[in-house]
Amino acid sequence: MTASRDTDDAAQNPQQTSDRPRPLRTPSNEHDSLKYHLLGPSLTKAGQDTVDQHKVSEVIYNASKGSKFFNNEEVKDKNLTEKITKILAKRRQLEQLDVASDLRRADDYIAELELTRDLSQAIVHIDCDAFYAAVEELDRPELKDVPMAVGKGVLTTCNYHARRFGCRSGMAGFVAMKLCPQLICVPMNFAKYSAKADEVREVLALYDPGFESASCDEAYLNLTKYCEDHSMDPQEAVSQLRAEVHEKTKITVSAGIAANAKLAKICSNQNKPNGQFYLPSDRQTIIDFMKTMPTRKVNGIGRVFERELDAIGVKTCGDIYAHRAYLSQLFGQKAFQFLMQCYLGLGRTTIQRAEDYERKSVGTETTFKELQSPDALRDKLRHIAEELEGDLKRTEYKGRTLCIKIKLYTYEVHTRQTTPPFAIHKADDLYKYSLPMLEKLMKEIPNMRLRLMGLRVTHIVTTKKPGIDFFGRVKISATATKNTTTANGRDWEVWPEEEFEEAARQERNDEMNELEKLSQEYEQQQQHIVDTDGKTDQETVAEEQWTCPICALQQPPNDATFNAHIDFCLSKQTIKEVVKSTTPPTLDASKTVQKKGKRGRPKIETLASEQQAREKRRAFFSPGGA
DNA sequence: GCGGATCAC
DNA sequence: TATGGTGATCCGC
Repeated sequence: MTASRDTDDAAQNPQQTSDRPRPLRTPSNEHDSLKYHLLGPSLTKAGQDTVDQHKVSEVIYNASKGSKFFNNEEVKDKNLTEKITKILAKRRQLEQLDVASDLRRADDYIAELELTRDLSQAIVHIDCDAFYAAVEELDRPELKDVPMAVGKGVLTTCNYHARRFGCRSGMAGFVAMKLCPQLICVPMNFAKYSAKADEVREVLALYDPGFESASCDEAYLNLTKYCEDHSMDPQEAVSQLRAEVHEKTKITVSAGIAANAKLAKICSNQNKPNGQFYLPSDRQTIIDFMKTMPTRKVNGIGRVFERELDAIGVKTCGDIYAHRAYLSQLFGQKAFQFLMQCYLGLGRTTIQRAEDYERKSVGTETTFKELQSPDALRDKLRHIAEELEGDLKRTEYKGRTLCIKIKLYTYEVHTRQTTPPFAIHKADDLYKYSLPMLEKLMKEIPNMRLRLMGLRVTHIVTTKKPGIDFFGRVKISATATKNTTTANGRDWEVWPEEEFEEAARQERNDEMNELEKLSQEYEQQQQHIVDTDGKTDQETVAEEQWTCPICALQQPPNDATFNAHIDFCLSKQTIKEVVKSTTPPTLDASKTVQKKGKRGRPKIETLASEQQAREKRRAFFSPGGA
């Protein structure tokens, strides 16, 4: 029972070349894994090379020991250790069985993936170096030469001087001060960073107008066209881009140039700060590059998954191959697919403009000094509801589902959700429908003491003015006239291809939007509640004949019986059926806009040839399938 | 669909 | 003394 994990073990077993998985190891030492976990989520970030991680780990451990936060981390670590024990037991069991068919499936999948490999694009990932800290240093040059961090309580980022002491983003301020007593912490000023980010983006747009903002300080570009137009090497182009960014904004950026977004992201980290790394778009070069790449360097593999993979002997992306027969069973199909793409160095080559991104939720949460009294908790909830109302107003959304999140003083997190009868956005409604959830939680958890509370709406619909509404009434808006669409004329086929997706998306949005409105009006009329917004619709209704999409009855839209008629028809047909029946027939599922997470865990991507093979694989991986 | 967990920044 | 906020995805049930 002496086996430890992480770096120690690597020294003992430096080579793992066998095609068979290495022998199982005894469960890791809890103490070590916890210490490693406490090092934080940004361990692999640049600037830590010269740091004595063991020493840093000790400082963090001792600073944290005994705190509620620490205790919770300990619990989580213990749970993970248990989970890993189960994973190892499951693999031991799988090893007793015949893995030939699993192996063949994995190899088939690899062959299939290989067909999707696209080496024709020059994808670039741009990452601003210690962005917030760099912006602060521009304002206060004296901070340039001393350890400095942005953020109070928890560091959001820190400069490279601070990193040499072991300070990192996500680290508690007081822990950072233990590591580096002379650390200067400056408060966040998001407006400032945002303005500077716009300056940077202005330059990026010169190189690829369709570039993708991955976050405030990160972007993906496709430089293929730029290089063609200017007869330039991707490396030259990126050198020039970085120089231009620095010249115009005084911000240094690092860049990765590769065949796809996943590789480019890894590459941008190679020569940080203020450097660039080019990975030639050659299959063997890519495979070799990934072979020695620690799993943790891949976007999407964090502390937990890293440890799970480590437990079965996978430290680098190259190690994945030897374990391919087990991965699906041990971690699920999605993880299997993701890992195989890591091994092969595959990733998306499509870059999506930020404007094309559709958000899926809007929420707000806040940490506070421990609260316990029901009255105080209700007050807090009310306050958060008002905050969320403001956010929803700004973003122009309403939500069909409302989620409440609480964090106990022990750092234990719970969430509850409910679906109000209509999409909501007003503080009164947000409060009204979240309060019962809070009350229920207070019942379930006696003497509930909280340190955080949050609200979030999902299944959102825009409240932006639509061009044409659900019932075909023309509304006055900028977009209504743009495409010369008539009230009942939907000439989808003749639309230019590039407008199709946007139009389809807008159409669905409009329908959902109007549906929400109708649904809400319907609910409120049922409850005899006066809706002051109700008039707006009628005021903007066009003065022309209207045809009911449900029963085809024709009548003037402003007729007094109009709303009554809608109610009547709706009462005969459920909302869902209405949506179905009014979806444009030309909407092909394969043409729908690919949705992509912006921040957050990267979605496991489905590559091109998978589209055709999807059905096949579904049977393939289904329980007892094949 | 719900709740927990993980991940990125 | 003391460990964030926003948004997304995946899994098991």
